[in-house]
Amino acid sequence: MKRNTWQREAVRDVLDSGDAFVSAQSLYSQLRDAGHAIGLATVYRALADLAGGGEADCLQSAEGENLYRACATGHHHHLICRKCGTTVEIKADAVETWAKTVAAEHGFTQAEHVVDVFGLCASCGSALRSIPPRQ
Amino acid sequence: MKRNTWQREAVRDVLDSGDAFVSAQSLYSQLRDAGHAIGLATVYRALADLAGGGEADCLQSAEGENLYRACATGHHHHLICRKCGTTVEIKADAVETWAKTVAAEHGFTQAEHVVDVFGLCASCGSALRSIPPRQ
DNA sequence: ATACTTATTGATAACGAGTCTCATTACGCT
DNA sequence: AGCGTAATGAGACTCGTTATCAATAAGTAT
Repeated sequence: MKRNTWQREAVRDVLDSGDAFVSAQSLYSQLRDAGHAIGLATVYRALADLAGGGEADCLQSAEGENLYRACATGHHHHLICRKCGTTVEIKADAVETWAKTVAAEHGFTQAEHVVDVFGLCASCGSALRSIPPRQ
Repeated sequence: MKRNTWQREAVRDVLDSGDAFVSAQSLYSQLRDAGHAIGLATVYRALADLAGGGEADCLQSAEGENLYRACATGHHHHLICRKCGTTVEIKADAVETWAKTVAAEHGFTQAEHVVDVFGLCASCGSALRSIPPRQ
């Protein structure tokens, strides 16, 4: 039987309180700093449960860290600020059908897809107006 | 000054000889098994160089491992078999413009995007015909 | 061909994210 | 309140990757 503990609630609360992707480690630090004596393993377990239950989205940062974010709605994609992590959910039916089509054209079945757009959000972008884009 | 060593060549050769994404670790094993006394660190360095120089593509597996694959052409995406790793390169101008548009609509600048499609290739798919799809 | 400079190598230590273990705790039911 | 057991948490552990640094060898000059 699934039980409700204050630890799970705490993790859920942190996720719900922000619209940016957070790593398990940083979420753990936040809770610790806030005075909650939660364990790291518990944070990982809670996040995995939330992601598995569809209450959170999970994506990998460029550094290979798993990042989580609250989300109740169905399948969608993300537009993520690579500076502050702020995220906008995107519905893109065109991309869904494109992915399915392109897979079928090459004989692939059971297609899933990873589609995320990274950039600088309006505020982070304007803060860097004088600095030339990297690369 | 950049120097040419047999180690770098060996790594490049392995990449060029296959059309599937490979991990640094497995590439290292392959070379070792083939009798080349190469060091693991060197493999990582060579792969990072190739990826940085545009000679290889890099993506992260679901387990967080970095996978590499030879590629000379410009920007493109991948259709990857999640069983055998076989990969097809995809050009998708529609997705490029979509990503740029969606970013602009939300005030995002310097947009990059991650677009990959995973599935089962024709041969892996037919091998599993009797087994129901997972999930 | 020989000497020399320094980029590259490689064994190994270090690091970091994430998982596993297992004794302890505490949720939810009766 | 009492009980069964899911959940917790400290720490050991795994594993991919990076850093260290002395030894090696590629490319150039002599």
